[in-house]
Amino acid sequence: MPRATLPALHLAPLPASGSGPLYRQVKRELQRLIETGRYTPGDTLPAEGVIAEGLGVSIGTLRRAVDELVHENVLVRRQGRGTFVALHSSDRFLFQFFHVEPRPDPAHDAVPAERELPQVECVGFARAKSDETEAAALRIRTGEPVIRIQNRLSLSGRAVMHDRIVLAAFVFRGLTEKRFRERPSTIYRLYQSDFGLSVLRARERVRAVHASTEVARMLGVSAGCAMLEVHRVALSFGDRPVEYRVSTIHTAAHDYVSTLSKFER
Amino acid sequence: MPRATLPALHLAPLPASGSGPLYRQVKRELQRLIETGRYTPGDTLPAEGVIAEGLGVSIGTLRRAVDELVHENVLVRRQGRGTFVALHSSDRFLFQFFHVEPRPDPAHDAVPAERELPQVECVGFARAKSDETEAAALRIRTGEPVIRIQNRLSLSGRAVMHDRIVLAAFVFRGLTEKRFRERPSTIYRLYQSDFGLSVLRARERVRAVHASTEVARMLGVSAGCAMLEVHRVALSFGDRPVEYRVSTIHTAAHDYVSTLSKFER
DNA sequence: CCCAATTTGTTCGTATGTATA
DNA sequence: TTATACATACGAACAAATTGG
Repeated sequence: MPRATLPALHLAPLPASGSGPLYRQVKRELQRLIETGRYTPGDTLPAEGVIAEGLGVSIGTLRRAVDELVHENVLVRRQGRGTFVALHSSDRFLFQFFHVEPRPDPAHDAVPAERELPQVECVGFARAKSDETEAAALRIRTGEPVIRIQNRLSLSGRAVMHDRIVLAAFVFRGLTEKRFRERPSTIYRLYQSDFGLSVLRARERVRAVHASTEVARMLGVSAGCAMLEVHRVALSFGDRPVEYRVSTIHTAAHDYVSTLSKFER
Repeated sequence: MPRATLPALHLAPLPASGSGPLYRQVKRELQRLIETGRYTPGDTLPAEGVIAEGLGVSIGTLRRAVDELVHENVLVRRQGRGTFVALHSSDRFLFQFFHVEPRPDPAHDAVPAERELPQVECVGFARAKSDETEAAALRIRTGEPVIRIQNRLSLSGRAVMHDRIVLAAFVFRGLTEKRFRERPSTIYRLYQSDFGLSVLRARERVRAVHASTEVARMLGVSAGCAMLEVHRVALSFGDRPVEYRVSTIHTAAHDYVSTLSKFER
């Protein structure tokens, strides 16, 4: 049976605007096709040979462009199946953005330790006008409507973290507290499935603060306790901001683990 | 003139132990040659064609192996010159491990902001026996001799950070306070030039603490102030631990900036 | 269960471009 | 200028995974 794939080509022989190495031009062209919605998350791309021919480049050149997009989590390749626009629903991706884990016993350094998924409990859902900080993060105008969500996260049954999520209301039109609470999977999966927004990467800034009375009460810590505060802007294709999130973390028995200096092993 | 390159080959046609794709075997072989000191930081590798022939693989296969090592900061390629074992002395690398920057004004989000180099002042240098945590981090036995160094770091003339560096004494044999203070360049550059140790990457764990009276006094903040504490193990080739460092950061006007979710733009 | 078609993964070789000394 | 090195591009052949018949 022929593949269930979109009619494949508006693949002009490549925009004349091209500059730099050919494989970069191809990469930009693929990015453009994704960012403009020509291919959306979950879609199967045409086979390599087809794309290469459609763009008028060799298969090796196309593969190099795809290599880079795979490395940036934009595309996913599966041998024997095809190349897909990334969905980010796998377990691997749950930890792409969840950086908190129990503090290991200093004695056994080598132990990698099984990472645990947090239990999320929604403790607030409200609509409001954005303040200046939120607006700057989401690149909207100050005062534009936003949705503010508060969650309490637990690991091994102990509350360790409070999240305050801010979303542009016009982007998440139709999102209700009920829909949010009853999502079948993760929050970023909800963005994906219900609003077509893929979170590809995030910018995070970390600082230390004293627990507010409100957060202290919610997490069961004493007011004024030293807490970690993580400010995250989640980005989609073309670096479009999707979510602004402020996480407050109780680091008595847990750490924020920085990514391993750019690459993994 | 012929290249100033080491006699080039003990490059057996590849260890029979090989498994997996050929380019991975080549990569492991190159890693082995570096980790065993066959090639040391700053060395020029033989030309691609020479290595490829020596290992009995095509030049494309060799390039793929080198590609990955370049991506992991182990090798550096320069068109027209050659491929080198990484030295990490360039300005770019100063920020590979320095994650603190001024908190931006929320108003201008877009501004990238020039990153500033910290001014480092040594405020302590002592020899001691390692405690359990230090020993685990450096993978030595508890009680083995270590060197403990304390630095105060300033940005724009304001003290914002305190570092406590722990080094295995037998690795840094001959390191004196004078030599440390009078190093011509950065600390990691000193490890490199005087002890042959390249810091390639680091593991970091971040938590919030209250300022100790000692650190509070040194940074001019009130005792009990919420501070960021970063525990870093710096790693060299083969994931060998080189340094254990605990940084205490005053985040009133600065942030710890996490790497951009694995890759850059 | 196996076979055939499809698709990505790996390896090879060659030719040409560009930067450097 | 010339020689050398890495960078880019192309194409071919085969391996490995997947799917459907």
